[in-house]
Amino acid sequence: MNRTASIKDVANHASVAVGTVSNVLNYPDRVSDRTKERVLRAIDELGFVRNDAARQLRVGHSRTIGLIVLDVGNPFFTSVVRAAEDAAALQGSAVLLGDSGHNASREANYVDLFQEQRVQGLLISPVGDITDRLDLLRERGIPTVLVDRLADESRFSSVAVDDDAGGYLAARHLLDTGRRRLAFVGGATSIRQVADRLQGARRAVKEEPDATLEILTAEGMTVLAGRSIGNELVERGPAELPEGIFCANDLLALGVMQSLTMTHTFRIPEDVALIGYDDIDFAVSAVVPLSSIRQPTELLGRTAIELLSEEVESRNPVHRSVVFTPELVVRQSTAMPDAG
Amino acid sequence: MNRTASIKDVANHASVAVGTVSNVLNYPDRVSDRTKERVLRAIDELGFVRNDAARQLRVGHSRTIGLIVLDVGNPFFTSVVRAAEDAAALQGSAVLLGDSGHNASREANYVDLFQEQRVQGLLISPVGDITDRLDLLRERGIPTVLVDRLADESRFSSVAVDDDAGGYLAARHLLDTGRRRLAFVGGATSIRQVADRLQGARRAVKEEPDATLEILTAEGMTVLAGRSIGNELVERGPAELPEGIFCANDLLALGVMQSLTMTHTFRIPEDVALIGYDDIDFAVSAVVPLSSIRQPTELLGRTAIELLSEEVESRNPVHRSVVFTPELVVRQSTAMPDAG
DNA sequence: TCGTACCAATGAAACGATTCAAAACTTGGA
DNA sequence: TCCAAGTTTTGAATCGTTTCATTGGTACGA
Repeated sequence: MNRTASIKDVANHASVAVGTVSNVLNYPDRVSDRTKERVLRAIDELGFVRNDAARQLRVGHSRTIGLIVLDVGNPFFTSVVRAAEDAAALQGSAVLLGDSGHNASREANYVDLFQEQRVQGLLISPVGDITDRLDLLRERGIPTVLVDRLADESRFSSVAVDDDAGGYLAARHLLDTGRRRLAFVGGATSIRQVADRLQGARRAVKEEPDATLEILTAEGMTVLAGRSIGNELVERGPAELPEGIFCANDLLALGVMQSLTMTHTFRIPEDVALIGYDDIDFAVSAVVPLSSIRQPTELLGRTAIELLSEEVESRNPVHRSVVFTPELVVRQSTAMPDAG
Repeated sequence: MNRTASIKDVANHASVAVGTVSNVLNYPDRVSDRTKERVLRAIDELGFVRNDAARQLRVGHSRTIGLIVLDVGNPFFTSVVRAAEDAAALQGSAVLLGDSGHNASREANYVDLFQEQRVQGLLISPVGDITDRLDLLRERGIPTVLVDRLADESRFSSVAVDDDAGGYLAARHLLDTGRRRLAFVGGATSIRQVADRLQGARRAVKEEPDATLEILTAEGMTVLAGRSIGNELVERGPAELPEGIFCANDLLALGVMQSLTMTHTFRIPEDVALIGYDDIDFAVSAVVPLSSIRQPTELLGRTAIELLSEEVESRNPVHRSVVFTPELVVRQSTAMPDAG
């Protein structure tokens, strides 16, 4: 066999018209059982596979959805991607994945590519401000939903997680378990997530008159940065040590934990409680299992697809912004110190 | 503007023939500067974006490559994917990514999808044995390259990493740094990778008459599994403790490290040397930075694309199997014990 | 026997690009 | 001025679907 079989070949082979073959594929009810069977056999014998390009050309749009994330290596996005793929599959669409790697020009390339492909819609976690570009896209019939970024509802739908609420949750938990002198460990507050989580933590601390919050700024959001903050803490006397530490992500928290446990000067959670953010896989298998704030990534991905479908289906769409509240995951690192 | 502009609209707007617009897009040299400029302006003014489905229908194949991996969450695959995307972009192709999640039916769905899309070729890390299916694909003009799996060269090209060599490298390194009583910690040997790495380690140990290799089987390949193996080791007396431990992956090694450092009975690397496999991000930031075996994932992805291109271009392709040798990454966890 | 519904099957037109033989220009030399 | 050779431009044909107005059949009641 040389060329791949077309619908016309199938029609000949089954002695029916091409329209009939198309009906078997798309509207099986319109076709009598006898001919349906014949057509299906022909399809099987010729190994026919529908040419999606031709289909798409005719119907005007594809069955794919473009998804551009900042970093596929980041477990947060990996999880969002997977949920989006599953949700899309349920409604018969496939997801084209693009990784911008925090790079605006890679991002632009993917937007171009997806536009050439005439994707049904676009899910994007934008690098910079490309909302103008996205407005243009929508005018040309490609709606967009922003992921992990709040949007002006007059322009776009979006899904995001409430980092302020997450920060509040973490600090409130430390307070609820009896800690009063708290510390926040984060990277630069120019990172929106860091600023929001800190703001939430502050809000919780303000609720307790006798509670304090010290702010420690790490160089980056890595294990190593956390470790060096941890080392600084160890060098203080026990009286100076905070009773509860909230780190802006789990990597920082794991670094702090390494310092504290390695030196064996302080015990977690008896002397210091420690809580992170993101609930990465490693949190549960840390030396002292790490309490953390879990972001509802599956929900994020699923909802993003839903919002996009709404926009695809209605032609004068109402944009919606959905904000999810993260969830507290309590583990040993913040266990209540034994009474007495 | 209602409908998205077609090449015909551009032609009208610039007062040229459709063929000329197409030439501007695909063979700019054939067009005079004056008309080229006019056409480009028209494209700009109308916001024209080429419809890839129409192009593809006409030329008969797409500019995309399908890539199906076992698990996008796994850093090994994430890295391969990224390298493949970059390599594909360089040659003007885009990668469609599918995540089979070790599930044969999801895998089959993606194969179907990619076949409908008429991808140029397929890169796949197969779940089960679908080589028969892939033979069919090739007959229909879609060549396949297997990733991370050796293939019968008479049927497919493939890229893989030599796990036996990696195991040898790890064990040899422990021997070279003076350790003699070695232990291998792995999951079930039914996992090919575990079996191969063990085999390589055995090969190295046989080279030293006075060296021994003890085999410890963990329940899974996780941090927790490693920790419980570590706890068993700690309970032994110091005389029974191996001098060097090779874990079949970094997660196991990190677990073992937790047990050993937590109890403070033994020191790494002075009392026990420890080496893992995969060189995940966490290896470098472990309490004691972990030596490991790094797999050349970027090379794997890039080469997979190259082999695929070869198959796409030549019509009676010679299949090639490329096997890469992994690389030893030495860190503190296997440092030479201070002389004396 | 005819007319009316209803259901199935037909096949030409359309989607938007690329291709390529043919037509229309240029240019330069005689 | 004309011709030849080279360069640009043209536009009809084509790719493989889906769509839909039309045709062909069948069943039933009058």
